Amino acid sequence: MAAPQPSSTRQTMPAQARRDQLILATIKCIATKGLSGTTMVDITTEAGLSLGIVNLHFKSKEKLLVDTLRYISDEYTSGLDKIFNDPSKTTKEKIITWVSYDFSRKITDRNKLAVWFAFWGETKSRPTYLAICANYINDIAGNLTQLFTQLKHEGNYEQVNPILVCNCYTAMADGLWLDLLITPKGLTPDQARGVTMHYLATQFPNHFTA
Amino acid sequence: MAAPQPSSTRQTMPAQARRDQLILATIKCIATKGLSGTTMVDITTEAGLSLGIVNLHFKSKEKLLVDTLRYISDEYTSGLDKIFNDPSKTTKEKIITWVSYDFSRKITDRNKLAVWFAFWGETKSRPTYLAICANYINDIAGNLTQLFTQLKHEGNYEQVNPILVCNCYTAMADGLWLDLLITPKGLTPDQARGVTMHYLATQFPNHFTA
DNA sequence: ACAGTAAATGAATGATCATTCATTTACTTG
DNA sequence: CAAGTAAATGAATGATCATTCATTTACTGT
Repeated sequence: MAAPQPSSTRQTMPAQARRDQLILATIKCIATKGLSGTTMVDITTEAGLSLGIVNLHFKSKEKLLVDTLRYISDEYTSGLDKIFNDPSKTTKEKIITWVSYDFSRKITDRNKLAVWFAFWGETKSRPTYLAICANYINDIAGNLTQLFTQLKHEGNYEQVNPILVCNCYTAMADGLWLDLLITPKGLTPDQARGVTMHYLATQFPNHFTA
Repeated sequence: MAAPQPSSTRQTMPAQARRDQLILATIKCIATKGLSGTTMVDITTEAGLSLGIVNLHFKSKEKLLVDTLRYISDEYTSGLDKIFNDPSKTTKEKIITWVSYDFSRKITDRNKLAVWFAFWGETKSRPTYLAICANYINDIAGNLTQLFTQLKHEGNYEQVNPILVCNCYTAMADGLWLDLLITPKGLTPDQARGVTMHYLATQFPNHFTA
């Protein structure tokens, strides 16, 4: 992870780069030792830095954890926004790209999945975590519902309920991510993508195939 | 929670009752303080007992946590087994009962959902948790796939892929539970049940309706 | 009612860990 | 290159917490 200088001298870096370095180290630690099991020593060792560095760049461990959650949350939503706002794509293409993105390497990276679920598991007792998660959930639900609404009208799918389809897709994606995290010997990311496409084909049979 | 005697005298109880009492207290603590935030003092105070009692009935905090996971896991699977093995029900009835069970009060209790996700969030770093979860997942996947296979043949649904439907249903249920945990102002348990029925209706239209 | 046994208690212990800050090292500017 | 500033270090500190176990209390059988 962000290999330290091979030379013995220590190096100063721009604050933002150090922050990212520490967040990446935190992701790796949460994945390998769990949220409750990662210590400041773990994180700073993983980053190849000294113990005091976290309190220099973040104010506390808790703030580093919150920023780590925000980091993966922003990374995910910014990727989706790019797809959603791409004027060169049709509605159908946006949905297909969205699904492919959801099950791409970048998103189904088990280290990141572990971070997602680690924080989700604590949301009930942590209003700060909950706020970040709820925010991102509303964002994507709005965009996805809009895409399904467009496709409904474009394809004359009178019987389709876009909100229902959005709820269904979102739940499936979350559940499949859990599956990819917990039973990596089970479904592959591409098979998981196939499961969601199978569902979308039931709703928009003229646009998608299982 | 298991109200202590109103009198001032302390009471001895059968070991199994004490164990259950402590497990229930643990569930409540994990829901309110998170897995990483619950301490031995929290648990024993919640149970109305003394600090030393956990190491008397379980050997350590970790063993109590593992037994708590096992407790909710066994509770869930034993409920499903009862449905699956009920000879008085048709295949269709078993599936409907299964779905209703999945979104019943007992299962969608947010305290228990919080416990599920708390442990799921740590499975990657905790082989013990993973083993318990993986075990229960295989159990229910087998039974559910069998039900879908039966219904496929009973209803001549030639095009249905029971394994795919099982994966899809299971993922949806997991995702909907997450939704019930994180955004309790969003879907109600009954609406969540409706989402899954909507999906099942796409696969077995002569047996289920959205 | 009286040992004897099992259950329960909670103060004391020791380990773990986040945080602090005096010191060291690296960069910048004139 | 020298003086000043910013970044980084890590030993020391103090707080939190799981665990222990000597003591107390309740139950059981005779």
